[in-house]
Amino acid sequence: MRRVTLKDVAAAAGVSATTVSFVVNGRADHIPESTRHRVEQAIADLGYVPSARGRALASGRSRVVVCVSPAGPAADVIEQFKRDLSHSLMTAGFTCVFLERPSDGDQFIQLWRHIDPACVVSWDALDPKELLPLERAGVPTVAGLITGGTDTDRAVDQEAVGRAQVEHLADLGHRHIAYAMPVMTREEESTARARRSGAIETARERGLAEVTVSTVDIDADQARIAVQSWTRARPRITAVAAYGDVQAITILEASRRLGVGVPDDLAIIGVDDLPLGELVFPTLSSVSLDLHAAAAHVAARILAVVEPSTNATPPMEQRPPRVMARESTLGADA
Amino acid sequence: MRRVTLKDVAAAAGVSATTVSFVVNGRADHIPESTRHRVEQAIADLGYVPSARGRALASGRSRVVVCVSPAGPAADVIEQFKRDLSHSLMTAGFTCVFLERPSDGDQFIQLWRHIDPACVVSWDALDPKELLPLERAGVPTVAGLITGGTDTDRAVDQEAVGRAQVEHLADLGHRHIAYAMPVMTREEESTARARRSGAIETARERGLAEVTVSTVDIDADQARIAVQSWTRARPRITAVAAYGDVQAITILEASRRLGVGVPDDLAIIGVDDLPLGELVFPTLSSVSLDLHAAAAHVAARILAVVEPSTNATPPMEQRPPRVMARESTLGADA
DNA sequence: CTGAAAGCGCTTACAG
DNA sequence: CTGAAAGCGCTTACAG
Repeated sequence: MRRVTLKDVAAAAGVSATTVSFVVNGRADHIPESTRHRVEQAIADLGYVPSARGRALASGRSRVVVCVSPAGPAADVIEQFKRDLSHSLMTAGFTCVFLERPSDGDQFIQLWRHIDPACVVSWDALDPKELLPLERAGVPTVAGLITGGTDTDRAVDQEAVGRAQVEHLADLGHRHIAYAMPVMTREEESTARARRSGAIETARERGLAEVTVSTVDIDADQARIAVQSWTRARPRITAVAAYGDVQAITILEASRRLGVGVPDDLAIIGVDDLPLGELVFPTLSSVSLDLHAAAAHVAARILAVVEPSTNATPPMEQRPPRVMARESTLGADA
Repeated sequence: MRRVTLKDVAAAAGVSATTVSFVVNGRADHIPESTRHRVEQAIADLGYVPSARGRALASGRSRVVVCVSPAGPAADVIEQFKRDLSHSLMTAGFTCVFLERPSDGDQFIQLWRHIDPACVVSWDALDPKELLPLERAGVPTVAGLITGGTDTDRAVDQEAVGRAQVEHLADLGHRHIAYAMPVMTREEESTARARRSGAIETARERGLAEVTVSTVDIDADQARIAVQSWTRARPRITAVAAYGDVQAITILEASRRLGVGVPDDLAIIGVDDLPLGELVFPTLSSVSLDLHAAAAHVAARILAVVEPSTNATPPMEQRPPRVMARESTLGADA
């Protein structure tokens, strides 16, 4: 059974393909009600579904936004970000799809043999080799949302995350702070670097001791060793800012097993504001990222890049990350 | 600057478009080395990137597999599944993209106005209204991977998950078991139903008391109330199978706060085998799903549906879920 | 208000 | 071994 085409509809409705096209695309202002109705009837009768490829080829523009997902660990905030972005873009008449960044750079380039984006969005920066085929195909990009992008592209200020952690700890009187980063993928590394330097810089500004940077993987043994090294250090480390909540919880559990009191012996603050953070004991202080605002900004930025004539580049205004202070820094009576 | 087309390459190389097409598509067996080389040179010189839309329209086939992501909470295993699937499909010459299922069914239908899949893959079953436009456009589907699909489509046996939990608890001598499900999204519900009935049925088969089904949200207060109700019940509930690890950890923390010993007073087993489960105290017993095998199966199934002539439908063989027994059911000396 | 026609960038029988 | 030509399903000036 052959696919139903525009032509079939035109024939059935007794009009030209041009007219059908106008009706399908909602540009039927100048088409009399009766004609339009006839066309719509034919569409329904035949079960006509327009061909996205025919349309893309003829119109010369794609309506698919391709987002290259980061390879980091799963996170609810990221999923929510994706939903927000998809929704905004759909409202604007685009379909937003996500794809896993292939480990191999050559494979990344192969992607565009089959899919044809209006715009490519990337969490990470894209390197020149990856960018080239897109430029040549005339596909605009919005890259480096999380890190490495231009100021207009960047949607999350990762340095501010590290800053917020140290500000909070400094406000509570801590002067000897450690920054704990897990072992991570290439993608996460740039994020971690930015958070860490925010932490280090803030400690400097506040006149605290130099931040002790420790690599502590998400692993009970490593966490135990790290906690021991912090509590034995002279001067003693009294607070730790962790890269993320999962790592913070690992450290929290290790402290409990070692009999190191949290927060009295060691205050702990993570990042992500995972639901789990409110369930552990003591509850975990964390930094909450405003990805709703980030998604809105990214959507606006994409539209500006795809349809520069109708959409201005949005101003970059991001709410600073918010500290969710809980027991692991404030104590149990908080 | 106009886009470089096949024609441009043909002109530059002094051959016909036909020849260029053959070279680009690697069907250049019958083209002499010298000609092929000239074409490749021209492609490189001009920076030619083939147009996916032109190709799709002319060839009559798309090479894009669209997966509709579930709306559930983020999970590393799912991300890994996506990567596995993407990789297999890319190897087979397809690009795999994921999209967020719009909350609105009508919007779901709008998706295909812009994108043109070779196949649509869905975690959940697709309802007839959603299926219709795809059928009409001749797009095959593989749906109900997690639940609700046909036997060939289903990639994860959720009932077996519930079974495995109860088998494990029964083996340890528990006879009064509760099944804890969180409040959840529509998507998760069918999964939960399947797991739960696996649990209930197994309890029956093993001659245990009827399973007590409790709805316990991921919330410290609710978990506390649930733990109290289980320990106060007569006969006493001695073990709980939780829908997932996050919920299990919530229950575990509540037990700790209440002074309910785990596993002596209450054994707990989750699902997902989250890394965090090894970090909490006591470490959490869990059920590990084999999504690697599932991804391979889904990939094979997709290929069978997209290219039935060259790919046979793969046999459905799934490794049963594996119980990761840890302290929360075995005790500390395990 | 409506339609014939050109064209988007490719692929693929088919003829030579 | 190579190419002219038709055609995939649409959109969009343009002419009437």
